[in-house]
Amino acid sequence: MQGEGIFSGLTEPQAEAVRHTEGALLVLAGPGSGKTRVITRRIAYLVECGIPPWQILAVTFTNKAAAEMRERVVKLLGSADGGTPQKGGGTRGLLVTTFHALCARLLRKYAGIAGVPGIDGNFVIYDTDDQMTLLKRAIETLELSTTNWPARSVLSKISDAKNKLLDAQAFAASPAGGDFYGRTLAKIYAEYQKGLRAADAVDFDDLLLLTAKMLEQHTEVREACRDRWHYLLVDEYQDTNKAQFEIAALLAGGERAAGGEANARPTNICVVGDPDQSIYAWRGADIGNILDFEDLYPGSRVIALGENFRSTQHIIGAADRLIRKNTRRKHKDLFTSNPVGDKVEVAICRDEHHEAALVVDWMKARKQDGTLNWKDMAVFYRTNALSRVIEDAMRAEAIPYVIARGTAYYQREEVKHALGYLRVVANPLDEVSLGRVVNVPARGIGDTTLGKIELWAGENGSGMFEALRQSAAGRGVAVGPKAAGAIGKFVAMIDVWRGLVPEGELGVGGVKGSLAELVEKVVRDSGLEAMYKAGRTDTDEERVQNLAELVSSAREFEEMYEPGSDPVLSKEEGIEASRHRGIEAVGTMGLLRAYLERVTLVSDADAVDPAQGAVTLMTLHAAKGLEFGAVAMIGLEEGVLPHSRVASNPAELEEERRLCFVGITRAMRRLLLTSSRYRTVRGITERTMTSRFIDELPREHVQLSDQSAWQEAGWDVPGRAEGRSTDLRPVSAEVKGLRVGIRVRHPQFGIGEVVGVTGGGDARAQVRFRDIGIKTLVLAYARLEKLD
DNA sequence: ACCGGTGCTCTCTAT
DNA sequence: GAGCACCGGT
Repeated sequence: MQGEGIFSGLTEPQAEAVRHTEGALLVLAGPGSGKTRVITRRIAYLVECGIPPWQILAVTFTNKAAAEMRERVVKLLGSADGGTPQKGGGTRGLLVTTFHALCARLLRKYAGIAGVPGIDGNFVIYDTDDQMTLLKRAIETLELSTTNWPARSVLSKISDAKNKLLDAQAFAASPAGGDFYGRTLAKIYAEYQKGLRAADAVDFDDLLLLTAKMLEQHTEVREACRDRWHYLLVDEYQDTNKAQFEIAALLAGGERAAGGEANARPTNICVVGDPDQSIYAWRGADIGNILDFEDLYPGSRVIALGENFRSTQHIIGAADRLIRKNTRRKHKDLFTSNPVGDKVEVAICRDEHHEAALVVDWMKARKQDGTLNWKDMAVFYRTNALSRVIEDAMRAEAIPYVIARGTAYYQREEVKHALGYLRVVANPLDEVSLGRVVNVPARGIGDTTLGKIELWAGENGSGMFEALRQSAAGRGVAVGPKAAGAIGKFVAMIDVWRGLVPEGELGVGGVKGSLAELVEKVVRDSGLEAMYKAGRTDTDEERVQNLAELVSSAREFEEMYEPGSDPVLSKEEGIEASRHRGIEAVGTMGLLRAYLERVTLVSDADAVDPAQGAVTLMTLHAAKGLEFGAVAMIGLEEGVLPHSRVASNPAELEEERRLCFVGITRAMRRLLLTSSRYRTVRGITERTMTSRFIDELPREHVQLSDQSAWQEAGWDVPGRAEGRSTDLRPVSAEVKGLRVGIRVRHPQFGIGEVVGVTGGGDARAQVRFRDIGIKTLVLAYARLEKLD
């Protein structure tokens, strides 16, 4: 009886992967091959075999993937529990979480014991904005120019280093830190780290780097982890970077070919992934991790899941041919026994507006088929900037849509301010947050005053908050009486809030709603709410709404914060961790910290909720792991996909191709690829070239849309299309009084003189501008204003 | 101290 | 086309 449900409906390779529980296992899971099914069944199987769930750790990249996996395992084991529907079913202690949340948890639990330099268990996590602020400060401290050392690119260099497990010292000693540029970078890196530690903060990359180092250097922590988790599963393994690779390897223990001591127990590591879907090399992911898995774990088993259960034959055929162009991969045949289906449609559009209209029409047609609902459709694009025109078109046609940008809400100004206050409450050392909120709304603590206090703080080796407190009390640096009063009020306000959340009191089961109450109090007493209420614009009103929403989100978090439900810190774990710190239970402060952590670690992909009955708009990166009945991919142009920044680099070009592959393979039944002849980027309209990826698609699986504005030889076009295309060509602006010698104004290029005109289908004018010389402009797009 | 305007830069993907 | 730094007025 046991196990019957677990293996039902599985193909032989799938069942084999489920059954293989001991030793290292690599599952090469092509798109739509039932990967999640295999993973969840495998976990359920382990439990049914008698492995205690708390010995199993599954790691993913997004909260959503983790939540889905957990849910499906609970469902599987819930019924297998034999009618004892006790809370959590047979999954008590099972940990399914993301890399970042796992690291945060391990660091909070062990950083104190392991003596990880500079941080304790209460650290805050800095997001990209916070990183930039801190980094700019570091660059200024070193008296370097932010023009020569743009924070954006310096940050990416530091991030690269961290992902390769190079801390500031190691970076300085590495070849990259050798020349002048490298030495300066190393100095900035070190200064930046100093800032992070002073603020008791870690950035996203630190979470991974510090955890890897901690596991590597502290035997007792490593052993504690190995004692706890005997079965490790890593999803999307092709996207792991060096730090994540090390963490997985250190947790797995056992015998590895490179760099690890033998462990008493076998290496029960199971990694699942697909090299063809590796799309995160730019943030350090190393496709070699999956390609070389077998070498690193001798005796490992490899199971390839190539059969696709998601898409039609035409879609799979197109995807398979495209990805074969790549050289750095592990070949596996993609095949499906699904119906042939419709051919992949390609549409060449005039411009992005035509493209958007075409996509909207196409989706309306799918809806009218009666087979697909809005929620079954999605639009993918390479860059977020491309979503705008689509959004406008959707709004104009009243089609419900959602953008998968989970982080957008938390990046709004008002929300960032409110969270800034909360972070100062949780951690007064957090100087980035302190700096953000100290004078918002304006309360008379201006730059001059802050400058003085900062100087004093530096000289006296005190933190900013402490310096403010001293100043208000008349013991710090002298400031004007007005400023001193304002500072005093600010410090007192924070102190009151902190007093509301005494460490270690008010447990989860204690005062209900205390976190939400705190958030509400902060929003109100800080004056944030009043500030936006005083505004008259729609934006201000929206901001008040958003602040109210933040209170609700805190309440929601608080209510769902039940034992085992939180991947970051379950109740048992919280108590366990508290014991190390000598605290009885997770207080409201702990709850606040968990909430702030949660809020920082949300991902865009987490926001995808098909229940909403709306078309989903998202980047190709966010689309991985999802599927839709109908998919439209826009902007298949050279410079967009593949992106212009990778044009010359073969390895990066392959990644762009994989990105295209990921997009195509999300589609179950219908797929539309569009390319635009003209596209306006940063206000400049330019002629484009159709993406090479379209040319690489096999003609037998592809047809040109009859809505296409341009037709090309060699394309299979369905009937009735002849002549249609010309109707859609741009309406000529005529040579509307434009002739050589006339002066015109262009919104970007300024004033220029017409030096040539071409009439016909797409009337153009050559205009000489003072600064940039002669430009050929298509009159239908150029918005030229006649001056004479 | 604060606020609004201008002019400049730099454009991807994201936990 | 947006976000940021700088500047000048209130």
